[in-house]
Amino acid sequence: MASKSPALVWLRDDLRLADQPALSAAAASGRPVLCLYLFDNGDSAGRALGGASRWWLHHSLAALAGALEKIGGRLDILHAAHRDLPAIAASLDAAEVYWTRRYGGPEIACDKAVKAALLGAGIPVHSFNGQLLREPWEVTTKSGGPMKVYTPFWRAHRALGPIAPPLPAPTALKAAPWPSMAPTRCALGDLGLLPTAPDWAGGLRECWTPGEDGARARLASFLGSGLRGYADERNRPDKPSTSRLSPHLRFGEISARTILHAVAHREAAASAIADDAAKFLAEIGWREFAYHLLFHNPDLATRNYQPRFDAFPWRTDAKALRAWTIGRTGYPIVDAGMRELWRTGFMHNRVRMIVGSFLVKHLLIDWRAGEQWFWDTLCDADPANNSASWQWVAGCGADAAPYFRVFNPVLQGEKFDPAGDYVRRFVPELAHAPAKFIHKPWEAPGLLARDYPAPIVPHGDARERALRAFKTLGGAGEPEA
DNA sequence: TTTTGAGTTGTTCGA
DNA sequence: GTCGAACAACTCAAA
Repeated sequence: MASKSPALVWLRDDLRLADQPALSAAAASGRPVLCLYLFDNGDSAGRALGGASRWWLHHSLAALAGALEKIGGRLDILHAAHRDLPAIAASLDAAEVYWTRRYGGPEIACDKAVKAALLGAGIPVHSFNGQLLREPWEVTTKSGGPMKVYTPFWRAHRALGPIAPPLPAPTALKAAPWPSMAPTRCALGDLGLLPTAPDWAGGLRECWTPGEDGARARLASFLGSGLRGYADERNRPDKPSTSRLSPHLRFGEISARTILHAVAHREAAASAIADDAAKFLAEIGWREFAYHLLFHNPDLATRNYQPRFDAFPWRTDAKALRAWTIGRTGYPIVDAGMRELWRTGFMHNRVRMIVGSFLVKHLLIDWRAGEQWFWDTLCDADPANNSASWQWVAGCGADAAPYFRVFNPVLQGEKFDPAGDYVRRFVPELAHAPAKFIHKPWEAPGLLARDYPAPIVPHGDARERALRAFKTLGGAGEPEA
């Protein structure tokens, strides 16, 4: 009997084998399987991938290719537009197509069009939720509308009942041959995802192991030593107290469901960490909320969630923006965060709030400039979390910070990096500053290193200016003209 | 329909 | 040093 037509698994942001419903379903179909990644540099998402994301993607794809080979599968890569998937599927003689759903506006539109074309060509499509605990539309108010406040959202989310346990990874795949008539495949290296001149990825290589194995190792390490005490220590950038799973989640190297069940299992064995587990899972809840907001607001990355912010008097200040991006604002906690970002492709969550507040409130620079910088430099930048968090910091988002909340970078530094270890790690100019002055070196005459800048804006003046500017917006309930 | 309680992450001031 | 109040009223979500 002639060999069966293959099942095509179209991989996107779900680069894993375990708890991979699309892959598992394809494997269970009894057909030979083709695992296909189409590289379009973010075109189908309406936005080019950032540099750090490109670096991560390269290594994630390499890891996935290796993992697939171990079970008899193969990863095939094409440099092609996502909208060409129907033609590609036809050239591969695919009998069915499987994929994991995605939730950005352009992605949904793309997948809808692709699905319609495939169905039109008689090729069935099977799509799955592999990315979130629940679909963004499942959580609604009693009257059926989208939620706009985090706490009721997460309460309602949990009230929908238990989350199904994760699926095991397939143990064996039968890879279909690549037909000679199909488009020519692309070697991973030919995608040009790695930086060359210069190679700025040294810090990333030191910090991260992209791929499913790296994700599982990170989770195991967090469950072993980070989860206990998480509720208290998660705000301390000087300590290794957070999970650092976000880039792995971004590329779907591990599922939220896997994390949820692993934490619950650990909690069952040690009830003393119930508070820690709840706090940590609430962060997973924020991710769910961000995707909920994105689904209901497709232009979350570019449009103020609260329209009254459209009138906000943002400043244009290229010099200040540059000082912020390179970590030379003169505020040590801000500069340490921005340099951590540049060097490692990551920033501690507490510090993200501090640098975000600084850009938006001290410098009065549009949050979208910060969002774009994070998009380019964060390994974990995704269309939901990055946008929702920036809007939250700026005060224009859902359930946002009140306008009068202006982080004082000195107090924040002293509170959350009390010995200054975090600052010293990333700001070598201050390596020998005493703890008493590490967050305000300008107060120690003679100490201020000749190569560390004075504050680009005085905190008190900047705070007053921000309060005045934000007050011009008036109440949210201002009737429309 | 109206009412009611609640709402991630802070700072400053004055007692 | 520590504490409570003020900051500004708003919207959300459910009863």
